[in-house]
Amino acid sequence: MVSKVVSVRSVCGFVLGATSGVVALKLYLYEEQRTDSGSSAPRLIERFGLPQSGAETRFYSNHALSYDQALRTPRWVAEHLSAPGLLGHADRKHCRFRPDPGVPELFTARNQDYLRSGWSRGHMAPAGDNKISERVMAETFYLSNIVPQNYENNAGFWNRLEMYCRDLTQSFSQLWVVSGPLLLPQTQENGSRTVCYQLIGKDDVAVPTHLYKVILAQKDSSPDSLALGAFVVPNAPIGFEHPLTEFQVSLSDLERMSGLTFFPAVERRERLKNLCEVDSCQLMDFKRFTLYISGRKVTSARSLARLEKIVTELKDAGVTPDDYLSNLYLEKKRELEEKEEREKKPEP
DNA sequence: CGGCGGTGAATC
DNA sequence: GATTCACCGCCG
Repeated sequence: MVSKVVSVRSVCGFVLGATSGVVALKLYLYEEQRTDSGSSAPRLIERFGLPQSGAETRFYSNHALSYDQALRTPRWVAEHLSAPGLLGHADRKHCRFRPDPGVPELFTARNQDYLRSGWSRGHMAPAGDNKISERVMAETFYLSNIVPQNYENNAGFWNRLEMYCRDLTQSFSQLWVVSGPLLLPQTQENGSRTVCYQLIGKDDVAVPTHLYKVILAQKDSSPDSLALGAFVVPNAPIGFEHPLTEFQVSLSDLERMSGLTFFPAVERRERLKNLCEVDSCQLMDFKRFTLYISGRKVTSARSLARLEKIVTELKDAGVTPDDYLSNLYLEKKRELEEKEEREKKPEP
């Protein structure tokens, strides 16, 4: 067993509990510039420009985001979902993770940062929401849309949450979804509130402690048909025994945690319904999820040995195939038997 | 669906 | 000869 020493970098800081009083001081050194209300000389203070954060909204074919140049992750990623918009057959196998060409080199994350880091590259705008075309899907593989995410969380709970969002398009005509990372404080032994997070790779990409997702769902055109759910999920494995509702938070709580205001153009926020009261907020359970994953594997199987292994693993998991999977299996088996028979024969 | 890593050809 | 990339098999 070869083990490698890996230095773990992290950032810790203190969150102050009380805000000190701020005395507002106004300096009228250049009062005359203010009085002619904007149309004249630029303010001297911005003579050489003021700092830029690169947080401006970036628009892509099927998502929009604000990037955090310090953390090398998005702050938020927004999508619009509808049933027809989810159609298509684009395949993620033809896409590759890559730095966002629109992000300055100095601030971008790179694949090397993630490789062997212990963290997976987690989409915020999911590839699965962009099956409409591979050109569109490819943009979601820009690292501006990616955060370091726990493997099991990414493939499991978060994956099921994304599936639930797609399912919602069957009962709501339109959805607006915002997803992103959070760096939440923990209470230390001495009682102090401290933010602590790992950095990975040469580019010091920040590993979030949590991920959030806000779902705004619209039934029809009436303004009363809006429902909203906000969720904060630890960036860690989460088993099937935990329902989604366990991670639901109020929108204002999430806004305080993230420093963001979500859906500011919603007119009467107090009339928003709770998504989890209007809908089930139930993710796929273990059996359904396992059957679904097995179905994907059967479809992509390329040998009879592989096919049999899928069946064995399913049995070991204690899951009985349903009719759909059984038929899928039989069709694939016949196809592979033909193929392997052909390959046995030498060239004519 | 969500990912990873190994391999060998292509590339400079 | 080192790096990059497409393809493939694998796992949850």
